[in-house]
Amino acid sequence: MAETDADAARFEREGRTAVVRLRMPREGACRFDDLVRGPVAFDWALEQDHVIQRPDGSHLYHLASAVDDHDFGITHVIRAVEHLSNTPRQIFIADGLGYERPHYAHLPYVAAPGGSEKLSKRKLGKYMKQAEFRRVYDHASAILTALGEEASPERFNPVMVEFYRDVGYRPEALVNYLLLLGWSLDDRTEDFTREQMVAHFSLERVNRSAASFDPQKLMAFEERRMGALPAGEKDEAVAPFLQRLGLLGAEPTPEERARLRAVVAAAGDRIKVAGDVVHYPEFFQEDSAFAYDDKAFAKRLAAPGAADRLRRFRPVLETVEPFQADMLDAALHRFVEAEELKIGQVIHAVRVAVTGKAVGFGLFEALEILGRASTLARIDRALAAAGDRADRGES
RNA sequence: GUCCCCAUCGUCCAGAGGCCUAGGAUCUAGCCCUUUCAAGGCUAAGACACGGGUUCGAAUCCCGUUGGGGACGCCA
Repeated sequence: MAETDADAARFEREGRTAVVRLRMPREGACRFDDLVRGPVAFDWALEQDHVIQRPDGSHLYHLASAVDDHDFGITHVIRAVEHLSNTPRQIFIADGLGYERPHYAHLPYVAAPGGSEKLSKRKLGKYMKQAEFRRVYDHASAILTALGEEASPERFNPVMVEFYRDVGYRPEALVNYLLLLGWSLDDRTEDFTREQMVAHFSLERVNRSAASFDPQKLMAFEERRMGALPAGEKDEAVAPFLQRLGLLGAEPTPEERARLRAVVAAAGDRIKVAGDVVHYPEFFQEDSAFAYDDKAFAKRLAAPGAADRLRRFRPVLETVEPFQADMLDAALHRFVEAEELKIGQVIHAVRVAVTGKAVGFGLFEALEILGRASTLARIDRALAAAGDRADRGES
């Protein structure tokens, strides 16, 4: 800025163009009542003469926002504390233009996991070093990987809402968690519907201190929400993930719907976010197509005697009638008693044979869902594979 | 550097002078249940930053210290 007329003349000769600055008050203070922070005062003397228009004629944020807020009839300006120090100049502009002042509410910023620094998407690397944060990222990343997508931290960042949407967190869980970050109704109410949030929320009860983001607590809200979801809605939430894997038709047939319903019910609370279904593809794949987990196969089927016990148990499965979880359960117990075996000596082999995995939901529910024909076909495939591996000296 | 803000379990909140031997949630640990993995049940551990005031009485009010953070653009 030109300090003297001589400077101004020289600048003009040099072809420099001018900006428009707003002359601010030199003394006194700007006072206003912030809905969350109470009475606030800023000395005018500390304020710069802010630029409000560039040489090209375009206007800057402070002017634009004051005018926009007025034009849009904004009554409450609710934003993060970072903007608190911007308020006096915006008030000055609004007052100067003869606008009615809006109410202001400055919310605390959200702090980084385990810290008090402002949460920033650029500091992901730092947050990743923290075990709990890492766990949430890894869980989501596994889902994305199963979907055949790459989980790059730039795009897939737990600091951004898209992250949670992409892996199937319930929106209401995220909103509920965020609601309680810096606000509470009382000392125990945790779960709110949208209607209750609207009815109870008040800026007066918003905290003045920053709250740090705890991804594990978010997960706790998510689990509760998912657990409370009616079966039909849970199926709907989960379906798109299977469709992306090509395991479910765009317009599921009645049979597909029934299978989906059964798997989701059996998986129960193991499906914490909708995307967790990707861990149960074997129920939607051909008997000859699903994959075996190598470790599980080696431990449960290739181990000495395992295949033999499975072979002896097979006839039992041929005759159980009806082919239902409780009947299967009873049949296995009778079998192990007669053979003087422990239940674990058979059950794990069956699980790996029909699902390919060492872990999963209740085995008898799994068998019922697959049905007799698939169960037997899968056991035969597993026995053949175990034989092959034994022939190749892999047992 | 200049201005400003914040301060209760690891984390998120409750607490607006006596209801506090500080409550809930989450996390952690142990036990129970159990075919795996989850879940569930029970129990436990865990905090008023420090120092001065004010008061019969302070987590709550005041002052200071310490600590943590934010804002300082011809960005939004």
